Amino acid sequence: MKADTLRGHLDAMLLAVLESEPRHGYAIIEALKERSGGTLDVPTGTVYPALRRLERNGYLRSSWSNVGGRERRTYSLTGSGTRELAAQRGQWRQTADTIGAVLGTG
Amino acid sequence: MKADTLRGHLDAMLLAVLESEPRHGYAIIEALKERSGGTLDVPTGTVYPALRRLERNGYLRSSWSNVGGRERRTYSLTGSGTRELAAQRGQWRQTADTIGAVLGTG
DNA sequence: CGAATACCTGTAGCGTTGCTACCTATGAAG
DNA sequence: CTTCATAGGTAGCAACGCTACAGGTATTCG
Repeated sequence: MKADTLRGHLDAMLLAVLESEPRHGYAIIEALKERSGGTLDVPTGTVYPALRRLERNGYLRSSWSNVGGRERRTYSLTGSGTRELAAQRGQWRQTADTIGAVLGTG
Repeated sequence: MKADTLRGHLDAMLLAVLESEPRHGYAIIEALKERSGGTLDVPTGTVYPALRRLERNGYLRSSWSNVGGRERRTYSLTGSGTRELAAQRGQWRQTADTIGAVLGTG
């Protein structure tokens, strides 16, 4: 996967991964890898700042927990985050349609 | 269409629009509008610099012409540009699949 | 026991790129 | 003579994903 192709859609993916259950950063990266069939390997330097951003915007809420001597910050969706996810899904669909139409599905 | 959603895919769209025939900048904007069913209205401040960038990278070639007293710079695909378009189409397909998979098509 | 690997979180700084805002100019229509 | 469609362009900004770096614990393997 080439760099930057996710531009503007990473937030949606992060929210989507947290929809079913709360997860910590590392687990989120793993989940993205799994859901994408291995093609997605988003670096920590991308994910952690993005999560903080989403929390700052009120879409996520986080709490620390200690699991087996390791510190984890677990994120979960807020109500606002759930709504945002729905909105972003819609936007993605429109974007995909539009770009697809212009590129010509062939 | 929200700002920046095209990030990283505009180049592909510009190349795609020039695939069938050479066009000048203004006509390219019109073509994008038409192909997208009216949803795309890319500002000139986005398109003109992008075209120059693509030319600098060797994907496009341009020439001036005077039509009805108006100066036009007409762009056409180079061989390299055609190959690039094919590559970008493939990348788009993969990106769309991946994001779709993560978001869960529902 | 020591080393490597997985697990886990983060920051600093960079480069790309689409956007807004602005400027110039001609031809046609009203 | 003003307004609109046509046509091209620049300057500067903000957002964001990336690389590179930094620090730490637990497990596994030789």
